[in-house]
Amino acid sequence: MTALRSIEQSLPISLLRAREAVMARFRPLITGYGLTEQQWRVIRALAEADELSATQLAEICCILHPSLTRIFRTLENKKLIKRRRSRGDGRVVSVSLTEQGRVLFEEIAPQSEKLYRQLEAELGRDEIDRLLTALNRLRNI
Amino acid sequence: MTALRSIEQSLPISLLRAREAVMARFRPLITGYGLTEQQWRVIRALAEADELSATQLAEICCILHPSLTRIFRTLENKKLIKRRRSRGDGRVVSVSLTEQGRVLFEEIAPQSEKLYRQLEAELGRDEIDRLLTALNRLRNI
DNA sequence: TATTGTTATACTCTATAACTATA
DNA sequence: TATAGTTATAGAGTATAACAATA
Repeated sequence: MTALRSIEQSLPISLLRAREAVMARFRPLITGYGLTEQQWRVIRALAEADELSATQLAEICCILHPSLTRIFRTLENKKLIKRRRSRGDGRVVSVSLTEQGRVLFEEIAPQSEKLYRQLEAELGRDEIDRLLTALNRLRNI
Repeated sequence: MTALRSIEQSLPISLLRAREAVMARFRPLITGYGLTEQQWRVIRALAEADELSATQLAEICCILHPSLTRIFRTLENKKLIKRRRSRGDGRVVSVSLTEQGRVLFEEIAPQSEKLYRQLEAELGRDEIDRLLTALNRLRNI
């Protein structure tokens, strides 16, 4: 008898539920600015790295290439990002924030950070650090 | 200056990536049986609880009501679940697995459990237990 | 009146394959 | 030939509001 473990003990489902609980706090902020979660991940990655290729963004943001292409188009229409061909390799698209995109990021970031701080206050900094370490280890299995 | 923490330190993104890494192992099994992740969560919850209302399933599986209604229809067409009105409360729909649904679950479950065991062997049972505890705590914040 | 579930609607993402351009 | 990105296409989930039936 090899019964499946209970849902409480399922890693994928526990990860999903935990993420939902956390996102319930951040989602209103993001959607309030007319952004989807995925679009915000892209903006945030670009704010941190200045310039990334589509392949790098797909890896960092956990978004498939065709979805990314559409997100690029949407964010480009909103004038939040810009695309250009890489000088070194003509196949590569180099994506970066526009000035307007940077301004939007700077407006949202401190509010997001405030929500993180509240979370830390409730769960404890150590608990969150341990969790992040475990999650990043899991990511590289 | 309240700069946003790095992506590596972002709980929502770390949760997402960790989940992706884990699901990369389980997804082929589930899709190989023509099921989506969400459909499998519903089947699995029903296998564990025998009978659940739509509201209970929405809570357990992290799926919104309108999505659930469509999933019910799909799984009903495949004759994997059955719906009936609750005797006690006529508003409530009581969902359960059909015999065929149970058979499918019993076929997938041991293969899923085998993948879990591989994960445990790589990460360590204690590490996973600690992670599950932390995730379930996070869920209830 | 409140609750349970369904329907309607619009949007977005997922996933796979095929295609274009460049290396 | 291989790689980077786009396009095409089908399918599914997300999210909100409105609705029907029941309590």
